[in-house]
Amino acid sequence: MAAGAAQARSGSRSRIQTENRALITQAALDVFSTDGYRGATVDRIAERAGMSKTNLLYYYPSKEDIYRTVIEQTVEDWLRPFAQIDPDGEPIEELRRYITVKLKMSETSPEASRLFANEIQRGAPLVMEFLTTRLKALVDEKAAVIGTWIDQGRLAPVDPYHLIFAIWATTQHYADFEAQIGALLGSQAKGPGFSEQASHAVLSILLNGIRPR
Amino acid sequence: MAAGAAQARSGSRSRIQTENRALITQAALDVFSTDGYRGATVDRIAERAGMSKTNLLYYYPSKEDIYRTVIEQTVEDWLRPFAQIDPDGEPIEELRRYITVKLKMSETSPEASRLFANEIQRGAPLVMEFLTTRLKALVDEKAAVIGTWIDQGRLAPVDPYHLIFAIWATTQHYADFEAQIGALLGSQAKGPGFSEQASHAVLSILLNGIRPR
DNA sequence: TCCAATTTTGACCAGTTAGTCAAGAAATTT
DNA sequence: AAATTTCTTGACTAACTGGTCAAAATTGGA
Repeated sequence: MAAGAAQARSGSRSRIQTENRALITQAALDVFSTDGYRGATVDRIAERAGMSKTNLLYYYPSKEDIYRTVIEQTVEDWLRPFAQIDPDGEPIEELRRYITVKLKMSETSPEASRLFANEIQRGAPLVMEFLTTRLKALVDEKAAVIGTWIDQGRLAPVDPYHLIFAIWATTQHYADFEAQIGALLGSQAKGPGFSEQASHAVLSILLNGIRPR
Repeated sequence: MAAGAAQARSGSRSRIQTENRALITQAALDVFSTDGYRGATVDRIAERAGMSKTNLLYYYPSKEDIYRTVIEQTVEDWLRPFAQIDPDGEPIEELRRYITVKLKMSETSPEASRLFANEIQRGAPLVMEFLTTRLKALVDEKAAVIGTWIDQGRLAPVDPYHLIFAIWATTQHYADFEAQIGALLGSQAKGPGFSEQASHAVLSILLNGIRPR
């Protein structure tokens, strides 16, 4: 019996399947994140994955299919630390931890951040449903948590939604605008202590603000 | 005498020239900002500008030429308010004004913001030189100003460069991630009071932080 | 009005791209 | 080792893309 194209939906994955799918998604992440969906070419992804385009299309039947896979993976990774914000934790400590994790993610996988940013900038054609359902539910939930913290006087009174946006914005900026930051800071941005420096500054600004105390 | 293609570099511009060039750059801004450089097609830009592709290419001889024009214009607009930060002004007031202007820009021309973001995310192939020369000089200058303010105790002690990044990140987020914000806030994000609400929240977070006082 | 310059267009071309197909190579099972 | 399944590839196609060209339509000044 001829197995469906690369065991499409079946759970069983051979060693080769697993390896090649990983190679492809990694390559796709690189290419999509710099060239965008339309700008990326299947040929280029295949080349970077070290195989022929035909072979790549054996594993993922279409360009959109690869993109979908990669972006879904990205979204999952992106969501996890946000979901872990603990309503029973110390507010400042919880947010400090979340900000730190997000900054770390921007440092270790800027491509994923850029891929997501790109998708949103295009009007989120693929993840719009995710945004309005799962993400919205989660954001509403966490915004309520932040609201409670504010009511308890454990956090300054700011709109919880905009606070979430501010955290996302500042942390992802280091991935999405990496080229600009590198150009403006020169060698400093590549040095070893940079991420600690950035982390310290971002935390200081978001937690304490810039008004002198 | 046959005039060079659409008076290429000559200063003289007929009424038709002026009108059509404006139509083209506006259309190009829309298309480039959503589809990216490679994803955008000359045909699509022409269609949106309401003319044939051939005619568009009469005014701008190549796709790259249009892109260059649009992005240079964008960069100029983007730089102006930053350059206006006054070393002799009241620090908090100066930064408040700058943040407010940038938020307004995100609201009135989100396409320009997305176009620039897109260019940077691609590794800034076209504006890299601008970043490392003119922009770097200006940022160094303003960072020094902020440093002085901090030394005078008129601003909390934060790294000036990262402060600038934080301001850029938070303000542009409202343009670049418009789709996400709309999806998460629903009707609220389209309402009339929204930009004031966003502005208030961003200013509150950046100026005062989220730690309760 | 008449004429030259400007503006606009359809037909066309060469290069690129996503995806197909049939056949060969490699791995796995029997 | 033979048979079968899985994996890989080169050759190909149809659609699309950036750009050219020559000719037609329009504009504006004399």
